[in-house]
Amino acid sequence: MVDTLINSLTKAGMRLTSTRVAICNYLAGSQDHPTAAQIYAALKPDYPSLSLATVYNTLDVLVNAGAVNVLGQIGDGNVHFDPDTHPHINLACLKCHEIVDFTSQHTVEMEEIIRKESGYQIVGSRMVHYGICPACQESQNSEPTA
Amino acid sequence: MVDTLINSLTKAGMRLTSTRVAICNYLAGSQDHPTAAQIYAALKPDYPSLSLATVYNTLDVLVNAGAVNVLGQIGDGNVHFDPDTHPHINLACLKCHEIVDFTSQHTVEMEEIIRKESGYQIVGSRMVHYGICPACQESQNSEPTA
DNA sequence: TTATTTATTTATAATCATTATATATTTAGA
DNA sequence: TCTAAATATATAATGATTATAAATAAATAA
Repeated sequence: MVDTLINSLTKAGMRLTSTRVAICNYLAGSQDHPTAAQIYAALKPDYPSLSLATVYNTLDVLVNAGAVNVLGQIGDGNVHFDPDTHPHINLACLKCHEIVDFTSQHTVEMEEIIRKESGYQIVGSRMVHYGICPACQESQNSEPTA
Repeated sequence: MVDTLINSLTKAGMRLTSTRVAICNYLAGSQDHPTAAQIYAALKPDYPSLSLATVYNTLDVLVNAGAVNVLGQIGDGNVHFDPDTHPHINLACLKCHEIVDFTSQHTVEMEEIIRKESGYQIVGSRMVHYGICPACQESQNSEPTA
């Protein structure tokens, strides 16, 4: 998992600097869909000299290499990234801003079809369905109507 | 098509003002994936008093009603919207920033499965694969290597 | 190892899409 | 028409992202 990310950097001809490796490690370790700011905040304690620009730059390289997907915003004003590039749908809650994965055989087959038939040189994908998660639907019902 | 959009506004309890209707008409008429700025620029000549804020506000209402999908950015720094909410994949080119639709039976079935099985109250989706389109791959080959 | 070159990081400033706010306008209904 | 509420406008503010220049680190050669 980390290997995949690090391989992408070397294949792209990038040097394996400590910060880049740290960012790869963070991405590989998280089952999350982090934002640039989240990654920065998480690594800053261990890498006090880390700059937010470096996080953006490294993410950019990884995204262009196809090792990380950009999911975009989910109502919270922050672009979320997905280190899991296996075909799957991301279910994003517009209320609590949680993102969970959803997979079916269709996802996998569709990915194949697109790569085979579209003629596009696919770099990455952004498969998101947004709405209200079950938990937030609950709390919606229990709250008084405005 | 326009009806769907306008219905969404009325169902959401919004008044049918001339600018809102104009934006709906533009969205319905375009086979495109416009940005807020594009819509503003297109309507400004006919609606000189139109404000960019109104475009954003109206889009926001339509998105929350599920009548328009937010595709996000595709490398051009602008959020693109999709008035076509039928299940389909959007193929975005990172070079020319064109977006074309791609449909297969899997898309339709997956949509159903998600709505049935996820437990989410789905508002909209953002099904994008980004990469290099056939035409830009061509021009890449014919250009001298940097 | 040291010098040299190049890539990278950092720190900071700049950009610009988007959002918020206050005022003006429009709409719906009495 | 008049009144109240909703909406649009104009503008300012916000804040994520990008660009820039200087500092640092890595790779290579001597």
